[in-house]
Amino acid sequence: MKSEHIPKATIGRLAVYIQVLENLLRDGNDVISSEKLARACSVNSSQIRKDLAYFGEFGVRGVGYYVQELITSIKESLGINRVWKCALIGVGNMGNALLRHHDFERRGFHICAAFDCDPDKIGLEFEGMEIVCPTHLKEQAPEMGLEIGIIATPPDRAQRAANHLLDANIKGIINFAPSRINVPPHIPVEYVDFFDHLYAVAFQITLGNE
Amino acid sequence: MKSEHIPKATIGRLAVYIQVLENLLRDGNDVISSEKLARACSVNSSQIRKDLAYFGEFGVRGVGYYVQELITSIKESLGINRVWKCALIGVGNMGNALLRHHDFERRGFHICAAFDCDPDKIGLEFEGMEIVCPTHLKEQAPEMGLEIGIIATPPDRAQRAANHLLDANIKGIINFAPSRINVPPHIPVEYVDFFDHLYAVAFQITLGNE
DNA sequence: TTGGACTTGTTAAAAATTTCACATAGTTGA
DNA sequence: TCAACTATGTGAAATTTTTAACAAGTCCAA
Repeated sequence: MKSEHIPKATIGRLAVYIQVLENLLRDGNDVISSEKLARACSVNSSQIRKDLAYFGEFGVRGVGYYVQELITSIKESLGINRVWKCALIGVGNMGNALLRHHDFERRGFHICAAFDCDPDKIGLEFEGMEIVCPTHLKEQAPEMGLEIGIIATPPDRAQRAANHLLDANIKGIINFAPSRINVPPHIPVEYVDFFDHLYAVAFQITLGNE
Repeated sequence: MKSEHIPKATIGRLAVYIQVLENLLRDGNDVISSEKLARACSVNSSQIRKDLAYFGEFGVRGVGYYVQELITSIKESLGINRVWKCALIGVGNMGNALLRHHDFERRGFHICAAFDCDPDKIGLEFEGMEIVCPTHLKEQAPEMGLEIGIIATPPDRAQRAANHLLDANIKGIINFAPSRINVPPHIPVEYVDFFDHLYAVAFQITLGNE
């Protein structure tokens, strides 16, 4: 099939498939059918086949999918079969937690540089990295090959951080700050706020009680 | 309108509206039109009106929405105009970070108890809370009025944690562990993995380069 | 080598969500 | 009080996404 437009929801599900497939692999499953994978992911099996069809043909009719192979194929499709170098802006509570979060390495997102405009923080060493003023982004980003910016500032500083990132020609942004930012349309931005999920659970519980 | 089924996407957007509205309020905006709010949220203005219509009529024709009032109405609609008591299971890297994350309080989710099955951790005090063995959940949950379970264990322990929570009659679950869990259909579960968003950005950058 | 049991990839149908368009209602100024 | 504006709430249309159905490919046993 190899289509042009791919639903956002599909990307989200592919991430789920990877997760489940990796657990299946660890449990010693080498081959799996879309039907079984579907049950494990709580989705429809057609959905899985359709999602995969956007990117190519990865299965074998009558057999199913080879788990390791499928993981690799999905990662290639998403562009996560390589390391992405990231710049962190804002080394407060959230920024700290992100720097300490070792899964970044494991999952192929390498936080190579940390920026903060607080004079008390500039110069401090953190996880083997020196905290630098964001004004240095423009010179450091091309030098270090930074591609993704991670914003973890207070909300009222997020736009300024975004501007620094844009100025440094960063290619995409993850915003952990609870505010929206304006960027040119060709720059992908994703907003992360796990309270969204807490809200969703609270809402469903509330609904169920009526 | 006051409809029965509400799209999941609507709930996600309501969370965005709250965020943007709170920033608008801080900047001194008392009234806002769906058109302007839409621009600030990067969505369609009909979408906003439709999303709100699921829950009631909150605006004034010819005027717009009173910001503070709308925030309150949305929070009521979502059931987050009150405090939810939460139990954390798994005090590793992620669990630690969550306990330290003070936004939980501010946003109305109070982590009242922390559980971990590691004997080295049991008994330790953490942020004014003693870490307890998950077997105590069943007795403590009703005592303390715990309603939401937060799983932050390694992936292979997530199901066991879920079982403890279910056994303790918890009403909903947030799973930070990178694995799926099985729960009865009436128990809402949300999975949190912010690498989903990193994947989405990586994907969009990759796509744009082709 | 053939037939039966499986499972994919894909087309077509169904369902859900988003957007449009406008009647309805409130506000302001003359 | 009326006319001109503004902006909501909502039914209908358009679009998108999901699900179902099935033809085609694979495997295995007889």
